[in-house]
Formats: sequence, structure tokens, C-alpha cells
Amino acid sequence: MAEVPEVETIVRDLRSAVVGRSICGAEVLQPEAVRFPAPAEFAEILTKRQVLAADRRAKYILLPLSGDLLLAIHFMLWGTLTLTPRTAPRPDETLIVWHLDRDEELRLLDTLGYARAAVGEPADLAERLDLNALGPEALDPDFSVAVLARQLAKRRSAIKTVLLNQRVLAGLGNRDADESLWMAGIDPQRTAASLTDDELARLHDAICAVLEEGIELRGTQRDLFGVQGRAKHRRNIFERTRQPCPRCQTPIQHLKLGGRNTHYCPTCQH
DNA sequence: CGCTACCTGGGT
DNA sequence: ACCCAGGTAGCG
Repeated sequence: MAEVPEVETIVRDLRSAVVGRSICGAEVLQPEAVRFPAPAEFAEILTKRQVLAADRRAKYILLPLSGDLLLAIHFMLWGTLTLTPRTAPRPDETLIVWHLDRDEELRLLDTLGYARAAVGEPADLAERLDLNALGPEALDPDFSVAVLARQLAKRRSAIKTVLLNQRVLAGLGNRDADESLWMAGIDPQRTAASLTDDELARLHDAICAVLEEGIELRGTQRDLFGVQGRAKHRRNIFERTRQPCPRCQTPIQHLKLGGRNTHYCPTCQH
């Protein structure tokens, strides 16, 4: 599933294999997958455009196009992109297809069908997707302990829940939030505002380490070309309920926080 | 701020 | 035959 390491892996692949190329046209197979404009207009706008860059903001993929347009793609839980020859069989879960030059297709796939795309002028698209409300990027070089401390101050919800709010900090998903809190030795149920300076420093370092390792291993999913990422089995606690904590051997515990599955070590995390 | 709906496939 | 899923919008 798609957290930041998975999205970032695809963005880097887009940079190497799609940026600079032309979109000849688009085909919308699932109308619900287009947030805006209407599917027919979406396809119309996406004819004869050049892809100028590939960026990421939180879990959005942003593709600036010629003609002062921005294409945004969000994977939600299970979405992904593939780049394949036009003749390759199209999976049932194909939501949108972009026809590229050299007889290749960029395809948005999602068995759950939640993934979404939108296109518009950059300012309008940012407004409608509320991109300006997103918090600082955890992977930005400017992300510091001070930034983390400022963003968590006065937040009285559970730290785990706060870390998942992309308006507070852009970059953590459910797995990476659990893994970061385990690495920092912080109980996910603690209120965000209660963290000490020392805990904030540990959490900052843990967040950076977890995201960097996930990206280094190219995520847990297949990349743009179908190559499996190597992070799949690199989990310390996520979905390892009742298995021994890698640090102290205490069985990992599981609970729901804000409706989300949460995994932690009751001995290491306070 | 917390809860639910969204939807299909795979796990129990 | 049930659940349940790594995300988010939209609701109260």
C-alpha cells in the first residue's frame, strides 16, 4: 500500500522515465477516479501535453505539464502507477490510462478503486486539493526538531493520531508512524503536546530514519516498471502483533487509535 | 476534533 | 461467510 516511500519511489521513476515525454491522450476507464474536471474534459485537456517535472507533496504526485497545467495523482490505500508497452494486457483494476509517445502507457491501477487524479491550473488545483494547508515535509532538509516541536505543541490528541494528520506533518502513514514511535521509544497513546525535548529529538531522528530507509529500499510495493521494492519484510512492529519486540523480546501489542491499527511494544515505548 | 463512508480482494 | 486494509473527504 501507498505511504510516502512507495509514492516517492514512483515519483523518482517518473522523473527518470516519463519527464520530458509527451502525453498523446488520456482514457478514463473509471469516471469516479477523476476528481476534476469532468472525465471528458479531463481527457480532452490531457491531449498533446509534455510532462515537465515530477514532484511529491505529502502523498500527492504532482506532474507539471506544458500549457501551465498541473496533474495531481493520489494513490489513497492501494493505488499505483505502471509504465508498460501499449500492447501489454490491461488489468481489470485500471482506472485511467495516459497514452505516451513510443507506444507506451502510464496506467493508474487500484483494486479498491479509491485512487484519484485531477488536472488544472496550478493555483486552482492547489486551492481545490487544499495543498497549501499541508504541513511541513518530513523529508525536507528544513525539517528540524524545532519544526516538529512547533507542529506538535498544543495538540492534545494521541501522538500517533497527530502524526497521521498531513496538515501537521506531511510524510507519515500508518506503518511509518508506528515504526517511528517504536524507534523513538514513545507510547503512541501519549498526547502530542506532552513530549519532552529529548523525546521530540528522538522522534525527529526516527521519522527521518524510517522514511529514508523505506525510500532507500524502494518501498514495499512494485515500482513504475513492476520491480518489487525491498522494504516489504523490513518491519520491526507493524503488523507483528504477539511477535517479540526486536529490541526487548516483549510481545508486540495492538490497539486502535483514531480508528487506525496501532502496533507498539509496551516495554520499550513510554 | 473524531467518526464514517468509500470499494474490492485476500486473509481468517 | 465474514471481516479488514498502509488514506482522505466530509460529516456532526
